[in-house]
Amino acid sequence: MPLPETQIPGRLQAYFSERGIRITQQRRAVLRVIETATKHLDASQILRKVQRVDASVDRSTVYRTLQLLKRHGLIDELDLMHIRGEGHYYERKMNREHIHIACLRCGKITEFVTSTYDKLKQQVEKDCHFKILVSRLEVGGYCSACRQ
Amino acid sequence: MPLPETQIPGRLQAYFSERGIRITQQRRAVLRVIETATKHLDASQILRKVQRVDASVDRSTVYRTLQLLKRHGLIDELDLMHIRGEGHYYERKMNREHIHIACLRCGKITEFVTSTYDKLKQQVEKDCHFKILVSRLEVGGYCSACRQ
DNA sequence: TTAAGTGCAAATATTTTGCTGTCAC
DNA sequence: GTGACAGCAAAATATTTGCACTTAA
Repeated sequence: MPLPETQIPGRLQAYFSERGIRITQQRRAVLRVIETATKHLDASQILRKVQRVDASVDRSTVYRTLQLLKRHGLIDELDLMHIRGEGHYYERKMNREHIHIACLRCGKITEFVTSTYDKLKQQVEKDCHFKILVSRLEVGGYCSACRQ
Repeated sequence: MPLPETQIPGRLQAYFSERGIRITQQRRAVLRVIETATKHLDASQILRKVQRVDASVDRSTVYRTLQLLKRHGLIDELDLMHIRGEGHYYERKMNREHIHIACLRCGKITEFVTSTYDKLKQQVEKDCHFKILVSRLEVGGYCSACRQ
């Protein structure tokens, strides 16, 4: 299952074409923003970035595209411990799922990959007879710089 | 499936007294509802249950009390994979943290305790030099009854 | 007594939806 | 050409806040 971690621009759009999902200018812009993001973005931030390319794109189009991506399991929805606000953050689903670690003081978000997480999910599937489609582990606390 | 440890009614109120946090009738009612809950409740459900005891309690009081409890680390805030709605669910913090497993088809929520989760958190603390105060692992997929 | 808490109403934040016109295929 | 999609405006949902009154300690 695991593929390289690197972002391949255009991969979301390729997925859409393969499945016969219509690609509009607006969707293309949203996909591009998500694919090229260097940090976790919420719906408003995605909208703002999309509007820099096409100012006429509406907020509801962003939400509708996010729903579509969620339904197809192409993005993950995060809370990031609600570091600021009650909304959600989005990121392209990576081949290797990672933990999100949020410093409650400085707000820094760290991503952490470990096989222990994979093992834990396998254990849940086995012990609970459960087929995992999506999982989310978020941790809040103090980073090394803030804990002193 | 392992259930959470037994609820000790009055423990939240005891915590408040010890810390000199004022206990009002309204807070007492909210604490009692949370302590005696048998399933995960959102703010509206808590309000409804509280109002069965004291109909004059306002929604904002519930939210303010939830904030207070969160700040003191006495409750956990959950999304439960947004099985219904965008709001949050709350539960008393247990000594042993557990995983929340949500069936995306039937909506059933299962709780699961395993030492692998504890180990994973220890590993994060060690490898990331991070002091964990709160953590949340939610899993979505299909339960054994729904996967066929 | 008095600082903290409450209800109320209104504001804010976030997400969804109905409808009409437009565009990708 | 046509069905899916977009923009717009409004609604729905979720949470917070300012203020005057009340109450626990």
